[in-house]
Parts: sequence; C-alpha cells; structure tokens
Amino acid sequence: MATDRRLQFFEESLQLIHHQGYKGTTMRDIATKLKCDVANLYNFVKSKEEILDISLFSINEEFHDGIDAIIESKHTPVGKLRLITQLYVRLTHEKPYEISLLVNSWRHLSHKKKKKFLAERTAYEQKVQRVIQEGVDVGEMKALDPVLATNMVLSAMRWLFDSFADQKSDWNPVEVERQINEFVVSGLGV
Amino acid sequence: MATDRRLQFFEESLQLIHHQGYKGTTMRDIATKLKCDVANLYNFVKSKEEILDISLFSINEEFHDGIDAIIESKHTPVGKLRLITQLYVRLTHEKPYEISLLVNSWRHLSHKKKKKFLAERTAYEQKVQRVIQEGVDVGEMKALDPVLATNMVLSAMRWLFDSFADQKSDWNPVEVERQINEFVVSGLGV
DNA sequence: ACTTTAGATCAACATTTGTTGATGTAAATA
DNA sequence: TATTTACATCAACAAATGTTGATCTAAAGT
Repeated sequence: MATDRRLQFFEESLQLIHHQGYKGTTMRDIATKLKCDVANLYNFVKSKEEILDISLFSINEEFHDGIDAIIESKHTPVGKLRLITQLYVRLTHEKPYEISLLVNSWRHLSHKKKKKFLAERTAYEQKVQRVIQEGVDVGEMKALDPVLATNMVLSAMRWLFDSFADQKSDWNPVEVERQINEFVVSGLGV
Repeated sequence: MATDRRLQFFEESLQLIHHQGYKGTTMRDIATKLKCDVANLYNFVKSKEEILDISLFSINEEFHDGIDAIIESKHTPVGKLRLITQLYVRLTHEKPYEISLLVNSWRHLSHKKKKKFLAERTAYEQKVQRVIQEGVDVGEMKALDPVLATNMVLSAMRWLFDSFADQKSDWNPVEVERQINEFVVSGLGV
C-alpha cells in the first residue's frame, strides 16, 4: 500500500496544505502538482478529509508515544522537560508539514474526529503540566501557574515547523534544541 | 460609517473566521449569524477579502505603532522587552479575534497584500531582535541567537489569543502579563 | 497463462460559493 | 417636504469544488 506514488501524493498534499491551508488546497491543486488527473487521487484516499485524517492522527500518535516514554522514565522534572523539548524539536525537524497539521489544520477535521483530537491534545498537555507541577513541588522550578507555564513552553517552539518547512532557513536542529532548552529551563528554573 | 450594524458585522465575521478559518467561513455563514440575506453584506464591504484586509491591517498598525513607541523610549533592553510583552498581552486580551488574523488568516490575503504584510512583519521582528541583541551586548541577556530568541519570545505568547477568545478561560491579563514577563526575562537573562 | 494490483484517463454531476443588479423601506438630514 | 443614508430583500449566475463511474494500461504475483 505504501508505494512511491502514494507517498509522493501525501508529501505534496501536506506541503500544499501547509502553505495554502486545508480549505485553501483543492484536489485539483494536488493533481496539478502530481501531474495527473483529479479522479486519480481517489485511488489513494476515499475523500479529501482522509488526507488530513490519516496524516494528522499518525503524527499525533508518534508524538504521544514519545511523550509517554518520557513521562514514564526515571528523570527529574527538569530532565523530563529537556527530553520533551528535544522530542518536539526533532519531530518538527523531521516532519514539519505533519506538525503543521497539529498546529493549524486540525480545525477542519469532522466534528467527531476533532473532538477526539482535542481530547488527546488536552491529555498530553496535562501530562506536561504534571511534570512542571512536580518540578515546582520539589523546588526545581519557580512557582508559575502550571497551565500557563505549559502553554508558554510548548508555544515557544511552535514557530519551528514554519521555519523548518521553509527552504531558506537552515537551522541546525541540535543547536536549536540546545538554545531552546537553555531558554525554557532558565525561564522556568528557580 | 461606523454604525452599530456595521460593527456587529465585523465582530461576527472575525469570530467565525477565528473558529472556522477564513476559507472555512462563507458569506452565507456570516449572513446567518446576522440574520440577514447574503447580498446585504455587500453594503458593508465590497468583497469577502475586504473583511480580512481591513481588520488585519488595522490591528497590525496598532501593534506596530506600539512597538515603535517602545523602541524609541529610554529604557534598558530588558525594560523594553517587558513593555513589548505587556503590549502584546494587552492587545491580545482586548482583541483576540483580530490577533487571530495576524497569526493565521494572513495567508489568505491577495498576493500583493500578503507581500506587504510579510515585509512589515519581518520589519518589526527585526526591531525586537535589535532589542535583544542590545541586551546581549550590554551583558543583560545571555548569548542566544537573537533570531532564535526573538522567535521564542514572541511565539511563547501566541497561544493567548486562542485562550482569550475562548469563553471558558478567564485569565486575569495582568497576572498573565506578570508571569509571562517572569518567564521571558529569566529565560533570556544571564 | 491468468489474475490481481497500482495507477491513469475522460466526461460528468450536484453543491457550494462569491458576487451582482434591481428594488424596497424607514429613519435621519437638508 | 425632499432627499440622502443605512440597511434589507429576492432572484440569479458563473465559477470552483469534491466526488463518481466506467474504462484502460502495464507491471507484478500466482
């Protein structure tokens, strides 16, 4: 099922969706990029929404699995936080167009799927929150509101997908990772 | 020209655009909200894009003017940075749906207008960058990459519009402002 | 040799969407 | 009183958009 052409179809689709938005990308746009007829696309997915659907929940799962592994590990709160930002930076560098879906295009999921997505997102935000809360409790971090702190930390990295997707920018992801960690850790640190 | 009905039209339009995206919001959606006919909307704007256009460049100007005033003031780099985050938080609290346009909907501007918007955005990002660069130079801030630092600082607040637009969340903007400043200043501080 | 499979083609469709023109009305303004 | 102003209504259209069905081809698997 994962043929070259099919992979190319998803790749081009996600790039277009990143740049033009989900609603702003038509099946005809995608077909033009692939130099084929529109009808052809329905050999790969049974509807436009399936492009979003499949790609979004796939990257979402990958991210959640990573978070879970970190949460269950035996690190200090600060150590866990470092690993979380590391995970986020790496995943974003690897798959900027997929992350773009998590940031922007999730709004266009069907009602049911959107509800599912939001529930999952809330769940992992709470996991990160608990790490920060623990950090505050053991005196490793300063007493900011954990919800607010979580939003700041995650949001502080949310520009990366745009930058990595851009041809012109060529950040070294390891260096980015280091500086983000420095910012976040001393931003929350006592 | 700024009648009640006209103001209501823009208000409802921006709320819909925030929740459904620009392309996802139809003129008929807006008309339904206003309980009037579609054709009626063209008494207020001459095209759909004008809704985006007018609202986006209006909030953009407001923000840029604020930034400029801060840049020209006689504060230390850290002082200026505090004022910048303060400005951002206040403006976002006042006008979350307008800020939403700056974050998301600008992509759907016409080619010409988009170019103009991006040029302006780059210009003010560079202004913030120079503040941070200055902070590094005088030893007030740690030596992170100024581009990266700027992105992190601005991005760290980019979740706020979503939160302020949401009925359920009721952050106290002054407290939010304080905590964001604490995070950002100690995140960049030496 | 037979059949499945991945992909391509072409014509056609029902809806959705932005937009227009012609017209009406009630209140404010002159 | 005459007229401008703000807003409303109705019918209609051209273009864009997601989707389908029927058919074809060439390669891969059996």
